[in-house]
Amino acid sequence: MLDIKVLRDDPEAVTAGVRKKRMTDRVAAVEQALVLDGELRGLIPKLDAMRSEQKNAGKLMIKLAPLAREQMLAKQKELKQELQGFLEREKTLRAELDQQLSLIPNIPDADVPEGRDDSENVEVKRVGQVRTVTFAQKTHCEIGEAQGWLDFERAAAISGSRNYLLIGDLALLHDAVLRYAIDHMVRQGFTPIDPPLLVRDAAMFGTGFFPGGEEQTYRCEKDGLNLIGTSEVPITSMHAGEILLEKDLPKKYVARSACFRREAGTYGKDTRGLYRVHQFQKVEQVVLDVADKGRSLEHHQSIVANAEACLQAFELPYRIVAVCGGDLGVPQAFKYDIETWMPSRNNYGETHSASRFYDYQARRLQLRYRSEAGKVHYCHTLNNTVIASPRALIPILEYHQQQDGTVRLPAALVPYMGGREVIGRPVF
RNA sequence: GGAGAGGUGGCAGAGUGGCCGAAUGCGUCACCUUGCUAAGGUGAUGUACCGGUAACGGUACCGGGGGUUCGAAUCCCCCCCUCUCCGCCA
Repeated sequence: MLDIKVLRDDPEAVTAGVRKKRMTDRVAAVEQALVLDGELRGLIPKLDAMRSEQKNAGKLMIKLAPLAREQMLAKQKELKQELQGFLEREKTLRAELDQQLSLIPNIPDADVPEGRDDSENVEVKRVGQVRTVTFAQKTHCEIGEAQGWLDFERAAAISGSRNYLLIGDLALLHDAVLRYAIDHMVRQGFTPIDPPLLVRDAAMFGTGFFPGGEEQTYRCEKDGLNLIGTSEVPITSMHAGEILLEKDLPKKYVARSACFRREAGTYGKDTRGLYRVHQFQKVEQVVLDVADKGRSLEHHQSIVANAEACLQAFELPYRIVAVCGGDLGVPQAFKYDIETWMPSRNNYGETHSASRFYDYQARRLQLRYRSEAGKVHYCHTLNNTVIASPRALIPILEYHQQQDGTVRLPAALVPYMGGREVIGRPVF
């Protein structure tokens, strides 16, 4: 949610932001919100005055003689009628204003690149030279299926397309990668959390996924609950409605969870393999801190660095892109994607997404803190992937494959795989 | 799933129709007193919105929403949450 004051003071900037995000269908919400806000602000002083009168009259009445009391009662009934009309108008105005306001996306930062979609994201950093090999590299599907590690057919029979079975050493590797990521984050001082996977609408709304993301979300209608697409949702919502103390900030959390995505509208895209699946495991980092842009920027750098450290430990080449306006979601002010080299794509593929929101999510969540000076402010929130698997297994299998189909493990993962430096048997 | 109890300020806890934004206690903060410490005294101590440069004034909020009433923390209805007992179950 944007601060209504920002909207009043500089509607052009808000509209420009909506356009930069290429959400032209939401431009009208800005104008609508301003109109509704204007009417509401006209209404409130009248309402307050009437209620004040009603209150005072009520207090007076108990002291009156029965006759005068009767007269006053009649007068008060009239006032009540009138007041009811105003109250109803106020209620609808507030509801409509909230609805319009919730449609208005966060304003993208000035340094967000212009652009329509992910093809216009701007590379800001490239790490690791992609090694060249003399043999024909296999895809992770080819390796996995030849090794008996992957079974898409049976998975599809059980659960439909975009599902997978990880078997044997690949199941272990999947867990090893996640476990490494958790341990790394705990060393960075993050508090590990195992969050609920089913959340109320309020959490989806508060983090900015609703309205808009309903089609991407598995929903348990009977219970009014939603399966999370990322643990950002429960973790960022953890302190919703609270007023934290500045001395307790920043809050740094790391969560491992299953994530569920319907992937509606992606038919025909990345249909093979582990890249785009309905369910996966993700280690996610979330930071809540004071409302200070400089601090947010520092956190953003450091959560990106945390993810980079994992990729470096896994000895994988990657690059970082600044996500352009058109590829940015509703709540983000700025987003870096980290893309890891995937030989089967002969390209980098998105493996991480690091966002900063300033107070946009915090406003929706009523997530606040009391400053040392005693004032209450909305927090700033940020989050980033640490590792998402099995997607992360794609570069690991493909980049560390050897000619015979075995896979060399990066040193960091060896202790997590029972000391083995290579997994698989010669199959090619 | 069945039966019952309950949700009030940072916490504890009173309040069952107007004098209640809410007693009292604890905690916290400021000042005072006592040479330190302990103790004591005085005052302050929620959030949001509206008006005002400000001091300040007004309004709303007692889990959430609706209703009854001139007037609701208090009465009625629905929902959410917590606890106890029974059943079922990983």
